[in-house]
Amino acid sequence: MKKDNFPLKKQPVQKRSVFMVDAIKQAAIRILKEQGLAGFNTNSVAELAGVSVGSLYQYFASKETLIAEIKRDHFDELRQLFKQASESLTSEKLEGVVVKFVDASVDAHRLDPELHRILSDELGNFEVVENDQSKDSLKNAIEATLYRYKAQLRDDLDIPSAAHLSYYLVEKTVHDTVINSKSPENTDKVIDELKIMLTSYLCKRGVNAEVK
Amino acid sequence: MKKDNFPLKKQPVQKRSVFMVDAIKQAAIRILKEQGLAGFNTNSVAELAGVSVGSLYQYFASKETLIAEIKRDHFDELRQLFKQASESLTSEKLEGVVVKFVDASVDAHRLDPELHRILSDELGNFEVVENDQSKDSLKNAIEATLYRYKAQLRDDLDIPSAAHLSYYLVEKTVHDTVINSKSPENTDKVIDELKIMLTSYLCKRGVNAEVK
Amino acid sequence: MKKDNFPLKKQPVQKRSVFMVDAIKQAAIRILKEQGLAGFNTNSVAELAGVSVGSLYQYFASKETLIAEIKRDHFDELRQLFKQASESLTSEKLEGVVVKFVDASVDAHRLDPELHRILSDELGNFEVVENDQSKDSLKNAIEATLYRYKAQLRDDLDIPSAAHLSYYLVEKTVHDTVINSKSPENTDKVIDELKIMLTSYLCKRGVNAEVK
Amino acid sequence: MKKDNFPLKKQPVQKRSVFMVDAIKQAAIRILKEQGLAGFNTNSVAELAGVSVGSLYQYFASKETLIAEIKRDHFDELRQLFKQASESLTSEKLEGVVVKFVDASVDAHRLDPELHRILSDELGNFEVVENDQSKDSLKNAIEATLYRYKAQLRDDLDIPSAAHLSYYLVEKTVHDTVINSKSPENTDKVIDELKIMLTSYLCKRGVNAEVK
DNA sequence: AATGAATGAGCTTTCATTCAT
DNA sequence: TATGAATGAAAGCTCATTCAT
Repeated sequence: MKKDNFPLKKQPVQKRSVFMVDAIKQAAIRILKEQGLAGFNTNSVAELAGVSVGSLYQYFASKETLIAEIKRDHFDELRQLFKQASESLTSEKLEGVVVKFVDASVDAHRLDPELHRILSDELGNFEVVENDQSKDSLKNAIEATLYRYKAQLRDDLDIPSAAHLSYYLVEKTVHDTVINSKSPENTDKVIDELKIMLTSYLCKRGVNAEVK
Repeated sequence: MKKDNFPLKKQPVQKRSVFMVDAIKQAAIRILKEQGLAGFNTNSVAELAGVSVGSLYQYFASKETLIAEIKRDHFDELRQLFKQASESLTSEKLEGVVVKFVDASVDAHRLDPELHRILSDELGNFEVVENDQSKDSLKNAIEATLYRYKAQLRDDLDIPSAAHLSYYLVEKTVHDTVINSKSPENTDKVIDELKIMLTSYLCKRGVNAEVK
Repeated sequence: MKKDNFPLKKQPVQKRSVFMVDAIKQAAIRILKEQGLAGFNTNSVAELAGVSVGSLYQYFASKETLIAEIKRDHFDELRQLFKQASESLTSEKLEGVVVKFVDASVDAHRLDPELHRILSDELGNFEVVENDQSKDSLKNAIEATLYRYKAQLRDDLDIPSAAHLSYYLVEKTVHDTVINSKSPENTDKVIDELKIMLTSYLCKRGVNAEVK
Repeated sequence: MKKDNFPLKKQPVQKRSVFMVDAIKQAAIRILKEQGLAGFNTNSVAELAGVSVGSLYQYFASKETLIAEIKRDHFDELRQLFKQASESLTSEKLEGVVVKFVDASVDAHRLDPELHRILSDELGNFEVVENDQSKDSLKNAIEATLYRYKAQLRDDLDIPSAAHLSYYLVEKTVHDTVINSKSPENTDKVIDELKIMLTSYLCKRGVNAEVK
């Protein structure tokens, strides 16, 4: 649906340039968050960044490239968080795994909820070419983890479907809960319920009680 | 986040007008689905509708108003489906209720998946003033239903949180599953798992087996 | 080297439109003549035409299309002049034919010398798709005419080469002479010499004397 | 029609500078030939020359100055060729003179036909201030030569007009023939005819046969 | 009421030129 | 002097909206 986007037109080697690229990205993010895709245009971005349009185009081949960069950056951060959560998994009980994954998801969505909203929804099918393992890799990671903890799973569980479902359940519920959250306590409550739901769905016995 | 949108500039009272308004909406929907928000502009809509731009502006105060109308219409339809599902609930078992709700959601998302995708994602925070029962009303209906079937629920269940969670679980999972569905069978499988998940989360005992 | 150019985006049916298209073309021609291709831009053209840019684009798909239109119009006029000269040829002597062709060329280049200069030189390889018989057809017409008057030609004349050469001789000499002419008398003198040159080159005997 | 262009902002006295100026000119010529005036911009030129834009502006006051330099250089070369041809004229017959001049013209146009095309056509009225002997000097040289060979000329020949005409005839015909030449043989044929034409126009008797 | 030609602000992008390093 | 990052005016084109017919 969308086209080209090579990472960067020109690598910013000098400090001044690094600073500029960053200023441009920050401005772009701010406009995206405050005005949505509709209010996003290269002139405003450059102005807000305190930079000339020309400079913007020195580092970003097009408006699309700039957006793609931002999207990639954001999802790279998310992926990072999950990777860390994943690596910190010791041979514990499945319940603990669930908790860690959900918490990682919450943390990820709290990085910048409004930006995340725009990037996943408004720009949901704006394709970023690159190393786009993000979504799939996460789903795959979940599937792999489920296989690893197979012994603790309900016997009749169809693991691929369960992975798919768990992924959407967590991703979407956390996403909307964090974004539309009215109060932090409320969010916490829903997140806790989410953990219970997942656990009761996946685990052999209703060992839900210990989750919290 | 967005501005004006009074329901209708002028109520189309004459038959011909009703026809025009409809033609415009149909054309708008088609363009939205085929070209996304990016390809959507009042001139094309009018042309596709076989109507002059002037006429479009006779019935829709602005581009935004037209989109708002479409969004409202679509979500009204969805709500309608749920209302029917809700009303057809007889004093059955909770499992049956869950199945009915999920199926209603699937039906709703199958009304026009691509349109739904654009309206909920691309135009996700495009606000429609509306008699806003839609989202909340659905969540409220779920909550009310849960209270009605309290006896069959897990004792320690926090009903408001459960309603919220159930709503997001169903809405988002079904949405993404229907929209990104690769094969119908696959979709069915995931939907079945969804029912099991919900049931195992809500119900006193793991009576999941009977769900299908 | 250049791309698309469909005649007109939209046929100007109403009088107002015809007027507009014409005003735009006139303005475009004036700018082309006064500022050359370098100073030619759609905003200026529209402004000079007393019309909005939008209107310009309503009738001309692009800057290029507008230029192509003008080029086509101009060369159509030229072709017309030659056609008339061609048709007025009675079975006279070759000298008379030469005179008529050269005069037609002079008239053609006098239609709008500066415009002609820009269209043939600066925009020389800006390709106009359409019925581009202009150049070739003229050369072919000359060749055909030479065959018709073969009896009066020098015996050893290679007609295709002679046609090619005559074409360039007349076209280029007249072109430059008219455009760079310092005084009308001077131009006339050169044109007369040109007729003599052509005649003495083509004709069996040096009957050049009668040319004037 | 165009503005400023002082010969050189600064005389490149040091060896390295001479080298730079040359590199820039070569790059400019290459771009002009490969991409035409449209693709010509100082940034690309500098890059292709392996030099910074800043340096380009150290030696050329503006884009126009650079083009002017190139144009002057090219026409200086042409003039040189003619000067040599002119000087090599011994007291021969007029026919030989004609042949030498035409051949010199052909050689001149073959120096760099594509560059020549752009400089004379696309940049035809791009004015170079120059010590302008170029065009006129050539025409004057022809006129002088004709006076020198007056005895062999047709009695009724108006020498100034004949010089003017001969100049255009040769210049334009050769130019177009060399540039649009489809095959070398074809070009040679036309060039031969050109010599015949000129000779039969200028000389007392139709001694065309000996030309080749 | 309906039409659709006309408008022009606004957006993306380019490129000649400058100037801090 | 050389560099090349930065500038910003300017150009091509679109499209929401108006208004004369």
